[in-house]
Amino acid sequence: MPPAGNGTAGNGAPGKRSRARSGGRARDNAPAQWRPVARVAVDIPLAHLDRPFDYLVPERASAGAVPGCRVRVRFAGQLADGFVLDRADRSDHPGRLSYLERVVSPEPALTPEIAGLARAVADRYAGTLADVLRLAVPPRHAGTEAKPSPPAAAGPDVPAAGSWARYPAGETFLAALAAGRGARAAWSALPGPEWPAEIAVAAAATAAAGRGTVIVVPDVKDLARVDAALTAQLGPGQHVCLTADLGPAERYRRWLSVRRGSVRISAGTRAAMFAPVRDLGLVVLWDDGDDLLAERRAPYPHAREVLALRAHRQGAAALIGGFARTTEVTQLVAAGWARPLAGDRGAVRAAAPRVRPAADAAELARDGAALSARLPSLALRTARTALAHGPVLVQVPRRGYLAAIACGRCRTQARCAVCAGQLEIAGSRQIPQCRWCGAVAADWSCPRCGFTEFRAIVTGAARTAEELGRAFPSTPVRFSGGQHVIAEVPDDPAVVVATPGAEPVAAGGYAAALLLDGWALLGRPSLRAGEETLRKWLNAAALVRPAESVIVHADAGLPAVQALIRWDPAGFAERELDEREQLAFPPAVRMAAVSGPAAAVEELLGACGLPAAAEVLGPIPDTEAGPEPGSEASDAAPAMLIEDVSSLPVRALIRVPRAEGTALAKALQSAQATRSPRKDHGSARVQLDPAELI
DNA sequence: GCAATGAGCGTC
DNA sequence: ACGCTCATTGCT
Repeated sequence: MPPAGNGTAGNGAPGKRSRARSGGRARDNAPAQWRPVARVAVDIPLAHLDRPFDYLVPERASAGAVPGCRVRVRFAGQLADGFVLDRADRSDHPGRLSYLERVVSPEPALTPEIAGLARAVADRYAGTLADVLRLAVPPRHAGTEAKPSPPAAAGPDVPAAGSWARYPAGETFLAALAAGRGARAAWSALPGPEWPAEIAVAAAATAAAGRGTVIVVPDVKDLARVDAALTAQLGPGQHVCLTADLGPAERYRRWLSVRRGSVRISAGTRAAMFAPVRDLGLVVLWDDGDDLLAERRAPYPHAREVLALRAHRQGAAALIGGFARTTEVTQLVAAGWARPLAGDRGAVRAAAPRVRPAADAAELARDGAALSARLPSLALRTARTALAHGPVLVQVPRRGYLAAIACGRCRTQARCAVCAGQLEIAGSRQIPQCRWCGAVAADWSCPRCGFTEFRAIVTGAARTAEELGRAFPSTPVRFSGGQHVIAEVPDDPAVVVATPGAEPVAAGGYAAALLLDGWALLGRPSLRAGEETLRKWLNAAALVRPAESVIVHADAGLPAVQALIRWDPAGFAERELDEREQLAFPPAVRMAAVSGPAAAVEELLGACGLPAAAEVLGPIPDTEAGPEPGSEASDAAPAMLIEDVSSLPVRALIRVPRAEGTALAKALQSAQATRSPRKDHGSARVQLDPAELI
């Protein structure tokens, strides 16, 4: 029971000093009659200041200082932005409280759900609340805020199942949504163009239960399809699309209409994972393996993790997946958090294309040269036949994935002696190999100048497009990738060359697809190479009409190729997760990366009370962080050398069993907090569940 | 004896 | 981070 009167807020009875400092007349600064203390999340990016601070609310600002509103406060003498988290009768702070400098606006921009979520995300990723709030709440736009948002429309009727009927558990899942139950699905979408409509039906079923939906997709191309499907399912005005490329006013207008509850369905790219949808009933994440879903700003939260956290905290349903299946979602299934939602074999057979490999390890080993004549012709013959009745998709790895080679002297591009395809250095081998037929060119010499040394050049999709143009002179060749992404192509015959993720949708499906240079994708030195390659293949192959041909240019014996042929993404992911368990790699374990100058990394690791089971790998020199200094250090003075070494960028990995993940994050978070006031050795960056490990 | 310069701590 | 505090030092 707090004592009555204005002096109840800690020792915060306003002294003459604070009255004078706040600038107003003394009368203006009487503390509010009702709950005179505001708990404020101040926008200070320092780990050791990551907690609420109490301020006195002036009586005149009391009505506006609602929980969630933006305020300006004086902090350490400086003006800082903040959000009011709460109003309270009194403070535990033993010192004198300052007044709020200003209530920026009474709009409760930070909802209780998002405030709690942001705290949980910060804790999960060993980051600060301020960093997460900057990702979660868009900048204010005063003019937009002044305008009212339109009233909410009534919820729609329970929708028909539509193409969800193809999934044995589809109707059950929709019924759970319509009943407001928090069903959580690991979705293996059937190949084809139906997935946006399926998301729209799920959102409509959730809306029928009077609850809202957050939908996150990797890029604007996917978002356009979901947008169209939502409009088709629910009519206009029932949803908004949130993307980074809207102007500040439009972005804030749409975001406000979600926050104010006048729109119940929010679809968007990564940042929309924090959309403050009212009465959250469903979170949807499409293609959760796409690396665009990992936030690039501290504390680097991943949309899958944030949405799963939201669903969990709100008792909402979840629909997470795509054509591919990630090991992370497989982990959620293994943990019993989500249930698989997939078509049965018959439905898969009816929807999937026919996948054939264009290379076979045994054949390659037996006679590379003989095979070489057949291989390009299989791909080209398939394309030629298919072009008679529609467009053909050609997927080519992005520029930079392939290191093609040219003569070291005259720069003539090196070509295969057998089939004249481009030679490249694939994977870690230093022997040039043909991109088309795989023949090894051990004794290469330049056909123009006879030089026997070669140099690497970068090649990619644009060059392939040129070459295909020559192979099909009467057919239009279109290119999608990089800065020129095409969303959709018509049903007319065309060769459509695209980089992974930039494949246009064909209006009536592709007549065939060629997945080129598979070994370049599979040979990448990454833990995820197999999983990631299969995901890219499945996403391209899913655009092909049922039962039409997909030619994959990789060794048929590889598990990823087999999984594509059998259209079994979940089986592949399960085996992959088993392997990660054997090797103690994520997501079977939790990992954190600590990087920065060697001394800072050492100090952080030393200050960190790691869980007993934690295993520190490294630190090792961090190649990502920048070029190594010159190697002529032998002349340098010893003292200089030591200085250099301690400031060299390094990276350490910390591995713990999954059950210790929370303890790991907590340990790193508090180590940052004790270290952050001093920065004598520079600062170390902490990243939990880093996207790239190797 | 105390003013100028610097590490350390708290920030409501 | 920033500013305020106290300590140390150097000089009147």
